[in-house]
Amino acid sequence: MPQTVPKLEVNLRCGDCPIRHRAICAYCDEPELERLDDIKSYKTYKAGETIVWAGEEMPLIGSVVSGVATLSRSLPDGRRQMVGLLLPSDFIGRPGRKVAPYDVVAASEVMICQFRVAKFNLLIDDTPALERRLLDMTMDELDSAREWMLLLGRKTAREKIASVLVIFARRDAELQHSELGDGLRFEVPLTREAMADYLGLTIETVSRQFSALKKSGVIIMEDARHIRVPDYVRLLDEASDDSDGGFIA
Amino acid sequence: MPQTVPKLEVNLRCGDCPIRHRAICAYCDEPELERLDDIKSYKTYKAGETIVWAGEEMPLIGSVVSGVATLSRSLPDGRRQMVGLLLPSDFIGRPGRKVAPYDVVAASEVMICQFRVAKFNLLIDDTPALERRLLDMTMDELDSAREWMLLLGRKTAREKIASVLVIFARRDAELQHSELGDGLRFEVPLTREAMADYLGLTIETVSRQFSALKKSGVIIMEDARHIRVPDYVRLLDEASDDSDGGFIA
DNA sequence: AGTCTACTTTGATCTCGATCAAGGTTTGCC
DNA sequence: GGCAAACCTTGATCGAGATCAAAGTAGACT
Repeated sequence: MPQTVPKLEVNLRCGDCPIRHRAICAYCDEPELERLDDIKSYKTYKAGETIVWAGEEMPLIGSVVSGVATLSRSLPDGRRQMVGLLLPSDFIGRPGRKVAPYDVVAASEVMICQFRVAKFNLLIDDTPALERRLLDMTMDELDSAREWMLLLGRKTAREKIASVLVIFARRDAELQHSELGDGLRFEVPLTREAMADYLGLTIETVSRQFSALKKSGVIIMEDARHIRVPDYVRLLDEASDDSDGGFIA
Repeated sequence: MPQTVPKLEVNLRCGDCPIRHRAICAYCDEPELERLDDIKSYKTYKAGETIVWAGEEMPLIGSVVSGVATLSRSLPDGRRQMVGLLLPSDFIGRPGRKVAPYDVVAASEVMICQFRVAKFNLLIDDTPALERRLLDMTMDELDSAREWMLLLGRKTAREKIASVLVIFARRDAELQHSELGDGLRFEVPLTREAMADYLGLTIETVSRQFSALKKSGVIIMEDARHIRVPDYVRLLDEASDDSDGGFIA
């Protein structure tokens, strides 16, 4: 279970970034924030655009400001597995790394706050607080990756779909500053194909399980991209998910 | 692809630890090694013994000196997925964490070099080099976890078995300071059940795929726990594995 | 040595999700 | 509006791996 940053400490902003810049600025003192400000720039990518190609030089380090990006790896014959989902405030890149190990692809229009690599590495070297923050974030990511391993290895297709819906629901609630609970409505920010890659399924199975959950009354599909959940606990239950992200029924 | 510590920098020892204590001591200066020495102790666990229970208090922080331990998570109904394999020099625990998110189980007799939690946390706070080392290690682990996600989501049973054999071969070569190559022989340090949990398979499928690889001549089984590989490249090929860990054919 | 227990292998059958194949729907562009 | 391209759904069938069942094997203890 990822240990999340206490809400109060999340509110620091990285200069004028339009998000709560949890990623790297929490715990930073003002001087460091200023130095970050000096070396950062924004860039947006269109949906479907590949931001970084696996195996090529890692051109950036930074974090997602808005939109959804994906990390994925492929086998030589083309089979593809998504290995991470990057939501607003998530960090991209690794200090000191030269070659990107994954494709980074924009799943929607994505804005990234990026730092110049060399300068960011320098900044890290003399900012232990920043390094500590990166360590905490990386450990949270490791926990998420391991949670996902449980899903990939042992959950049924139906449970996988329910699990990913819970993730989307939580993301949406956080974005809207709304509460999780019965009757919630949220956007599905990935195509069926991207979900299939995330869940280790085929696109047809994803589609069929959406239909099955609809028929069972667990979800109401306004359209392919918008879901309503009459009974949130029911959805959690379908996901066989322990870690409820702090939701109390 | 995990960035590994350059070989030369790995040779520092944590005091009198009987392993190359890559885990946390590389990059440490002498004074820090001494402070680590002061707060460490050794403990051994029998094969099958649970070292830490998921959900309970995390009693230790440290690293594996010898043997093999496993990290695993379970679903409420008992389905189980291994989420990490701890080999000698791998690190256990997370600075600042109170509750263990996974079961840690000894797969063989395991010796652990453990540090008193409170003191280790203090040491980290004023040793940036140690923190940096932990960050690098955690990022390597994250890369491994993601590599494993590709295996769990997209590889066939046969590829999964070949992949895990490659891991065991590499571990054995490192332990014996021998070279990877044709004719190598190594130990399988997990039961069929543990491998099944690691690979997201059943024990019967694991057994059958061992038999199938034997029949194809990819491996020669001396007994259930000892494997000989006539053609290492063939095994790598069966694993559909890109990352060859630096092996040059 | 003999027995127990844990581990492994093999066989028969079933099932969930993949694959193959059409249609249907939405979006954007002319 | 009409068309094209991308995306989504549904149906029919297949097959890899799960499940159920039964032997075989190897340590460990007496």
